[in-house]
Amino acid sequence: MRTRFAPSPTGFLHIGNLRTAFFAWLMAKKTKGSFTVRIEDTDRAREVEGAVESVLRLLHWAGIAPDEGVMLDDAGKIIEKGKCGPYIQSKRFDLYRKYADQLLKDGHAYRCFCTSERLDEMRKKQEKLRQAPMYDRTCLELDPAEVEKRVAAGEKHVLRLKIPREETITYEDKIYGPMSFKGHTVDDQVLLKSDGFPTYHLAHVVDDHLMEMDLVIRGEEWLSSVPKHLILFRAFGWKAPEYAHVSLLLNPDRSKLSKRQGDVAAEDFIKKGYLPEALMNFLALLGWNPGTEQEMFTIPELIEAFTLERIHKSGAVFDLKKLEWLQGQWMRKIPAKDFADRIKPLVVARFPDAENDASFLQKATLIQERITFFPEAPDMLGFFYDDPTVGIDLIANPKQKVEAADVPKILEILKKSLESIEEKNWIKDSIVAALDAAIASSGLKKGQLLWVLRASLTGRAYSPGAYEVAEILGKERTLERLSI
RNA sequence: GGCCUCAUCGUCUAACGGUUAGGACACAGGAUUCUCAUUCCUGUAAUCGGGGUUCGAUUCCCCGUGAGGCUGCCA
Repeated sequence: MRTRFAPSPTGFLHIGNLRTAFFAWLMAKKTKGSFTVRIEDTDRAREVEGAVESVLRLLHWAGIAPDEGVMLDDAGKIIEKGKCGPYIQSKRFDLYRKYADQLLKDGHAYRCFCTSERLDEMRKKQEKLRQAPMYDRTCLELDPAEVEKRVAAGEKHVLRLKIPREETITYEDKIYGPMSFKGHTVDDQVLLKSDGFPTYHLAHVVDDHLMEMDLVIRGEEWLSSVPKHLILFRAFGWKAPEYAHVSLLLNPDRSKLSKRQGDVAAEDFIKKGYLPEALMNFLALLGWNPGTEQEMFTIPELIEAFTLERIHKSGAVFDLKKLEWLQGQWMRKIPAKDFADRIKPLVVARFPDAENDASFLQKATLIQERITFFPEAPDMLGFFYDDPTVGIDLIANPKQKVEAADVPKILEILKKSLESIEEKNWIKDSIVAALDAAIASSGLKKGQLLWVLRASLTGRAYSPGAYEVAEILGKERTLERLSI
């Protein structure tokens, strides 16, 4: 199956569009087909510099790079690949003109000379009369000879689609099911703007036909435009693709997901440190479910399980809490070595000593299940590299039954006990054994002793365990930190 | 206003006429534990309202209500 994603380069990639692209990609992969990216840059006024590259980089990051169309090569340069090019609409200008002429010739479209001012007035009047604002077909009544004359004189005009108003257009959406629209409620859409560029509607029909798309997956906002597209396909004598309209993502107040209420740019999630595995897993589960109770999915598992039939019709609220949970789950799944490699540069940036640290992997492992995002790592590991400042208010902790007055005594017991371990035997097992003995002979509670140990070694209210930290710190540094 | 669409715990969702309405996140409590986190157990919590159809409706139909989309020479 051939599917596509067709962003317009007007800014950042909306997270909802990433999800739509993902669904299209999944369908292509599931059917061993191909996923095409086409750039819809027919609105020159809204174009944003660098937007194409950033969208493409995101797709690559997300693991859903295109097979065909506009993509990034190994060097990160924008290229086009495939037999149906060009894949950038501004380069297809002549093509749209050609097909528009055909429509005009066959009587499916007509020229319209109305100015925006007249159209505005017309709409205002219609609104006042509580009518649906629609083009009143003034220019459809024009005498052909007059049309010719005005065209020859170079008068600005657009091309409009002539909707058969008496007809009812029906089709079956892959997600919404049977749909039907009455012709008289559909407006005579502008196909070609006065600058000669096509509107989305013409471009979509021409491109998706020429690019041989089997399935068009796009946002729900296009649902009411389907009749226009179907009429166009028929006017050209082409077979329309199947359509699957995907519901929108929502803010917590159920309005359309917007910038005002949080992050909507896919880029923001990368910046925050989300794993592509977590984000894509989460996105897949918004509005879609596998029909089983599985919550975590790898991309290959998603390809296997995904079906359009199980996509929800209603919009889904974007719930960050669940995304975070998924993020934590995926963080813990990373192989220890990879995890260490990922956080190392971040830790080194704050603590240069980490660069040649032989026990870095061991340290990293201790925090893997304690952090949700990579950037938390330096904080969690800082005490290994810089001696912590430890206050008595941290060590004395009522919950652990440690009184300030007892602290010197407990520190003495700890020191004495740990000093007895030979340097070469400084491993966790010996530390546990020595401390167990100290607990038994001192009559202190395990918590009293270990809280003081851990707090002294780390300077933190929470951290990896006392035994592990002591082991990695080594005998000498452990005793040093107990001596303050 | 018109057209189209949608509606199960706070959130994401399962149940395609018969279930004590299930799971996950979040929340609360507990267990493990030297802290935090992880892990495990338990709990609170939902079928928008009203009519039908049916022996029986979350499920099918109608009417409301609420929400969303479209209504641009934007996509």
